[in-house]
Order: sequence, then structure tokens, then C-alpha cells
Amino acid sequence: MQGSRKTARLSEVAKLAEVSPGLVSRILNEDPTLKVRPETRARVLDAIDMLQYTPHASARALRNSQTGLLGFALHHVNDPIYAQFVETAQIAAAERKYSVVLLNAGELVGRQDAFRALVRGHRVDGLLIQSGFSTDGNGLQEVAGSVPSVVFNADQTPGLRTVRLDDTAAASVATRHLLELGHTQIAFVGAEGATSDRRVRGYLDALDEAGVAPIPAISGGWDAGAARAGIEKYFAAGGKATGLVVVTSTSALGVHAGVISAGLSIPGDVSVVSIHNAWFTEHLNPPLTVVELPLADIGRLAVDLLIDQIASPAGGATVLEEPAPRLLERGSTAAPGERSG
Amino acid sequence: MQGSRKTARLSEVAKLAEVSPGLVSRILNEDPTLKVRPETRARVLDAIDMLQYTPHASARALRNSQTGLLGFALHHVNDPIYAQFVETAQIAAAERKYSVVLLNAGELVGRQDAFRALVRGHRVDGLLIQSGFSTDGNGLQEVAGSVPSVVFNADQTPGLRTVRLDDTAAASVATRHLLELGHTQIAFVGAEGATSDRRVRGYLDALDEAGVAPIPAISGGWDAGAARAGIEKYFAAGGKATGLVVVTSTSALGVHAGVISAGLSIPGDVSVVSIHNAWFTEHLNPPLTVVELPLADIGRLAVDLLIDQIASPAGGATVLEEPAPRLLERGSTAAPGERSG
DNA sequence: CTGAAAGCGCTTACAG
DNA sequence: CTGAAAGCGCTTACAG
Repeated sequence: MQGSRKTARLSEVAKLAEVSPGLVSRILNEDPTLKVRPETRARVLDAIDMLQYTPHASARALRNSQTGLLGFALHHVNDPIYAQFVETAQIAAAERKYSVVLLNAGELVGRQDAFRALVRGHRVDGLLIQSGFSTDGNGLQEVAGSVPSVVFNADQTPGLRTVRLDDTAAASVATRHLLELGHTQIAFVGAEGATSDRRVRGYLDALDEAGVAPIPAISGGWDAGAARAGIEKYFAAGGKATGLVVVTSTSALGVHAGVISAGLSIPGDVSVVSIHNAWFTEHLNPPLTVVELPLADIGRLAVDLLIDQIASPAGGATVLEEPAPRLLERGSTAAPGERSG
Repeated sequence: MQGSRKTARLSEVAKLAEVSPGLVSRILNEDPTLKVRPETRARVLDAIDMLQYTPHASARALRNSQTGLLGFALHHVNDPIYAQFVETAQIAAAERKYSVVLLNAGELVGRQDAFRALVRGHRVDGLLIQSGFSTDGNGLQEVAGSVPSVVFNADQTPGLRTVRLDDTAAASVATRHLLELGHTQIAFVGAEGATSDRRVRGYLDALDEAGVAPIPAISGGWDAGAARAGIEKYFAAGGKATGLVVVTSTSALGVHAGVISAGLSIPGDVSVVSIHNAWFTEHLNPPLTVVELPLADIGRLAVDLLIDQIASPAGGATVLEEPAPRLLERGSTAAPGERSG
């Protein structure tokens, strides 16, 4: 709006301050070996201020071979659970002076050319890759191996830097809650991929510890619609579970709906507990009992680890165990004795 | 993994193909004025393939003063409604060879330095700014004025390129639905900002047309918690509405919970209809009647308009009226006669 | 039909 | 304590 005044270049700052461009650059970058007369420095700072000078990002990127860009490769931008993770990670990145580029995990792993343009074209300094779903596999290894990366939700893998939540412990907490209420017919409502597998393990561990036999898992999926269909089929086929541990709260909303549409009540006939607290869980009817995991913390942690990777790449696996999974007991779980049906 | 082989440069491709770097560049960029011998072109293409050459993004960006980056300034990355918008917009951008940088609208409009680094530093080619909330105002104008921008959800504003959905029509459809069911005590559950204001207008239009008097609006907010608190307060104070038009479905989930916790039933005592279809609405108990707006279409449209802005900036306002708002009638609305309380 | 050269805006050894 | 110069990897008039 201010006329057609273009943005200032470094050389114009130098001219205005009557110094060389190199000196301005060194002052801007706080070169520790530099000793300037305070008077000169003040003149340069004034000139920067006067011209509203801001370094040209592409020029810097070319010169430093660093873009200041972190790629986030997600399966769905709109996953209600990971939204919290993404938002925190974005903020953490901004604090560290990085910007975040939104990428499609599917496209990245599937399409050779998209991957090439991104990695070989030096578009980003590093990649935060969301894993743990069925659609992973093949490409992931290659992508993560050719640029500094952190793989979120993957099992420990040689050569990859992974980070994840304590899924096994979370599922155990959920399962123990149902056991303590007196349930003995407890089914796991699962999905595909490593993350679900880890949660199954936690469910089995807790049952084993209590000496209660597992019953066949119900196959759900990572979204409400798939989980609902799975549950409706299960009860239509005469399923006898009184307690359900659901792999994630998005699916639990579908389970919730499916139990009700099967003519059963929550928690009267069936108790439902799921993993992850999210904005909607407390507003359901009845409100959903969940096990909360530190999604915000791990968003920040993943970004920190990624920035470390950029400085010096290394393998390794981190499991965020603190704060521990926390049960938020709400209306969707109760003793099986209260069953009204 | 493939040893320490660095990515190839243009000059290496040229050397391998025994031509000049300029020629390789012209072939890569499909220079229309260029006539090469097919044989030479084939040699160059082979060399590109052999070296897996990909242009260096920063070098191109510096040379062309175009980053290929679009900034998306959102209020909340995790808004369940706009997630759909963001996902489609990201895909549309990728199809047009642009990448998307995730930005915080609050930070952008609030913090002077963040804005400067971004715009004056030539970090992005253009900005898609989410507006329509109470926290807008001041900074927005300045930001949108200094870089090619599209402002989503804003009212028509001189000098800004705006795009939005037909909020007024959507609210009218929702309100007419309740009128047709026979409701006469219909309240709007609103929030702050221009988007809510437009929906209020649609609600008032529909009532006016039917000759039904509006009743005082209920102040809710853009999230479930705030809306729930507003509703609980309303009914605790003896509110008499039998029909509620809720500004957005995220809030409607809170309204849903609030009506129930006030001891009323849906739709027996109170009918609830809201704006926007989202993943969770059909799984509520009872499922939520909503008016669907083309969120995916407008994500794509906004990106198209933004890319147009980059080519040649211009003001203007676009309202996406097609496909028209569509009522999805579900269990949360019924005739007031069915009231059981 | 193809090449040589300048330059996008920075940074950083190297001089002095 | 400060400056001159080269170079990051491209693209594009300008020659020939």
C-alpha cells in the first residue's frame, strides 16, 4: 500500500550506514569473532530499522544450504486426535525459527517424483513423518534414510529416529479400569498398523496380569464410520463383550453410536473406554471415559528431536513415558452388574 | 544410504551431456523459443535421469523471486470444521506445484516481527488468511495489503480479495427447517465475528419471511465448551426456546451436551440444527441435523484465487453459492408437538 | 541451434 | 576493526 517501494537489500543498508555489506551481515548474524565500534554498530542498526530490512529467505537458504523449513508428512491433516500434536509442533517449530510445510504422507511415500522434488530439491531441512498406520511400509524407510527425519509412532527400527507415546501402557490402564469395575468379557476394538498392535499388547498384558482370558478382537478402523460398522456387525452376530477398549477416541465415537444403534445402552449394557482425550469426548452422551496421553508434549518433543537430527543425524528410539497415561473416568464405563438389558 | 553421494547440480548434468548449463536449464523449463536437435535433447534427458537431477529449490527461488510456497494463516490448525478446508486446499496447492506453509493467524496479525520476517523476507508467494473471528481487525488489512492474499470468511472489503461461503443462505435453510416443523420459539446460538453475524442475518431473514418473531440470541462461542456453558446458563435462567440454530457444528456438540445436562431431551424438548457437516455429526446420540456447505470446494477455490492473485493482484469478493446449502435431516430435529417434558 | 556471462541476495574465509 | 571478492545453483537476455 505504501507506494511501490520494494523491500530493501543488504547492500542498501550498507550504503546507508556507510559500511560494507559484509559488515552488516556479520552484525546481523552476531558473528562472535567480530569487534565493531559501538558507534558503527549503532549506525548499522539504525539503517536496518530505517529501511525495515529483513533478510531475503531464499538468498540465505541458497548460501547456507538451509531452508528453515520442516516438512510434516501426515496421513490426514484433519485427524481430530493428531490435530493437537500438529498444532503444538507448529508452535514449537516457530519458536525455534522454523516454518512448517504441510505434506501428504501418502503422496510422499507413494509417489517417487514428489519425494524427489522435496528431498533432492532441498526443499526442507528435515521431515517429521507420521507412521503407525497400515499404509506405511516400503517407501518410508527410503524417505527417512535420505533426509534428516523423525518418524512418529513407528516401532524401533534400525537406522530410523523414532518417537512415540507409550501405547502399551495406555491400553493397559484402560483395560485395568474395566477389570477393576468387574468386567471379564473385555474386547479390544482395533485397527491396522503398529500403533494398534502396541495397544493390543497392553490390553493383553493387563488381562494376563489379572488372569482373565481375552476374547476375540473386534476389527474397527481408524475412523468413526469403520468402527461403527465393526461394532454393529459384532453385536448383530451375538457378541457378548460387556467392556470395550477402543484403539482411539475417534473410533470410539463410532463405537458409541454403534452400541446404541444395536439397541444396547452405555454403560448399562456395555462399557466403553478409549485412548486419547480430545475436544469432543467429554460432550458425548454419555461422556466418554478415556486414557489421556501427552499429545502436546510429544509434538514439542518430536520437533526438538528433528532439529537435533538436522544438526547431527543418528538413529534411536524415544518413548515418551512421562507424564504417564492418565485415566479420565467419565460416564461411559460402569460395573457390569449395573447392566439393565 | 547410497553412500555419501551428494545431489547433482545442473552443471554436472551439463558436463555429462556435453552441453552448456544454460541449455539444460532451457530444456528443463521448456523454453518455447528453444529449438534443440532431438539427439541433443535425448542426451540431456538421459543425463538428468542418470544423475537423478532435481533443481535446487532455493536457487530457483532466489533467481525467480518465487518460492513456490503458500502460507496458510489459520486460527486453529485443529478446528474440526476447517480441517476439511485445509486438507483440500493443501491438495489443490500440491497439484499446482505449490507447497503449503502452516502459519498462526494470531501470531501473524499480532506480532510485527513475525509478519516482517515472512512477508518482507519473501518467504511465501502468497497468503491464505482465515478471518471471520472476533480476533481479527487491525493487523489483517496491513498483512493482506502487502503480499498477494486471499482472505477467507471476511466480508467484502475494499482492497482485499475475499472469498467465503454463503453463510446467510445456510442459516436460512436451517431456520426454515425448524419453522416447517412448526417451531415458533427459535433462538440463534451465536459467536463473535463476521461469520456468525452473517448467519444471524440468515436466521432473521427466514423468521421475517415466515412472520415469526425472533427471540433473544444465546451467546455461545466457536467451541463446544463455550457453547455448552452458554446453553446451560440459558435453560437455567428459564429459557423457552424449542428450536436452536447453532452457528457451527463444533459448538452444536456442546449445545447437544448442554441441553441434555439441563435435563431436557433432543428432539423431544429441544430441536437442534447447526451449520456444517463434519465427521462426528452423524454419530451423536441423537445424530445431528445439519446444513452442509461445500467446504472442500471452497478450499480448492481459495487456492485457485490465491494463485491468480500472485499472477496479478486485485481486489474483489467471491461468495461460493454453488452447490447450495443442503439440509441433512437427522435425529436432532422434530416437531415441537412431540415435546415430552 | 548452442554457449558465455551476468546476476538474484546473501555469507565468509582472506587480506590488510 | 573493516573491506573486497568469490561463490551458493540457478536462469536468461545477448551473442554468434
